[in-house]
Amino acid sequence: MFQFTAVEERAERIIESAVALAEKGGFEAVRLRDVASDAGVALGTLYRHFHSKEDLLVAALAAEVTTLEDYLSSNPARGVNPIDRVVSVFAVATSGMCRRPRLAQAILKSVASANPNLTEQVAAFHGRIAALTDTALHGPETESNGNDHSAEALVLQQVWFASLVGWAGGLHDQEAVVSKVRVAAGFVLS
Amino acid sequence: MFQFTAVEERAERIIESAVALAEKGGFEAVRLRDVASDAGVALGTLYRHFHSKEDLLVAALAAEVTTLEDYLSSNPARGVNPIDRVVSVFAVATSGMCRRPRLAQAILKSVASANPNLTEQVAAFHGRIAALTDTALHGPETESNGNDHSAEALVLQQVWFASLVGWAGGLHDQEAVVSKVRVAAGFVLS
DNA sequence: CGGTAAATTGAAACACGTTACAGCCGTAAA
DNA sequence: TTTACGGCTGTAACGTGTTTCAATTTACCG
Repeated sequence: MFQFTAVEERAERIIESAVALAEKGGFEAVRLRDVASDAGVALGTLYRHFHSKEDLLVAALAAEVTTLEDYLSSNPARGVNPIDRVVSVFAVATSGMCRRPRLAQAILKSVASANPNLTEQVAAFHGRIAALTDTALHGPETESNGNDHSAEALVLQQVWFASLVGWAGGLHDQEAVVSKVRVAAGFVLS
Repeated sequence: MFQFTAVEERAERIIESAVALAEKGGFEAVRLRDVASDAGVALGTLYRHFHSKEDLLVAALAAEVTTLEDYLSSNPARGVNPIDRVVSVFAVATSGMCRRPRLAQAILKSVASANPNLTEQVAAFHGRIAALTDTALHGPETESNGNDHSAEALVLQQVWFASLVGWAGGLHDQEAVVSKVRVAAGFVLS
């Protein structure tokens, strides 16, 4: 019988174990032997579901984005000003990342690892963030099924991503991430 | 006697060997045992000069930025339009990276690795790029010795960096990197 | 020249991502 | 029930980043 759950229960347990380890010790603490044993799974099984450590952490990111989408769907950005709305979306997303700094560092390192095997998942991540941004800008009625996002959304997303990577590398703090997005939003939405 | 060369001759040979290996096979091909033997140096010596593989590749980036600075100093961006000037600077920088894709991938992975030991060097890199951008925008007379760069320059730099990381990950091609910077420049310099 | 401190060497060892594989188990078909 | 098959387990092995260290070389000072 087919399983119609989004991800198999086993894969989900693996992701949860990886997240728990990453929260405590970041990228290096996610030792795949530990992940497997914490999830009650053999190492070979982990590698059957995820091609690499980075693949696993990017899958964890996908789960995080889902909860972000759910939150924003229940609590859409308020405000008459598009700038306020879009900045508040990025503020929520940033706060979600910075709440668990070590997990965020591990995930960002994986996303930015330039691994060609992750292109599809990384593109999907960017697409989902751009969709959230477009919703904040133009409202949910502008349904874009594909990857046609507004130039404004793409620019803001790039600024946000680069700032997050900078934050993960210790260049600046969480507040600066949101501040940089706000500055960019001021330029883009004039 | 003190050596007043920017980097010691030994360290320079190590960087050159790492660059040669990275050009051929990217990040994974930079096996530090190979780097050391190619440079005619023991592994311990390599680790005396560079704390990690990423540290070494970020040092290679610093050398690349120096040649970019030299080029732009001899060939400053022409054009009466600030947008044209700043886009051409990023086009030159992008082309310099994309000319050796595997080296660029290795370097970008290192820069984006969120390693707290590299904060200083990564900040220096961003500062030098921002300085080049500001020179293209406002001319070389605006000498900013410190890290006070225009908000426009910082936004464009973030867009450029995020696009480069996307290019390294296979999300889009070299032309798209410059295109994204051009779009952002249109927004920022209105 | 002799002496001292720092740098270098060569090699061993460790940790962890990753791969490979032999045996087991559960399911489904016959 | 028997058979076949696909996933899971446990474990061993390999490669490479990183650390460590004793012995050696180099550079410099008196």
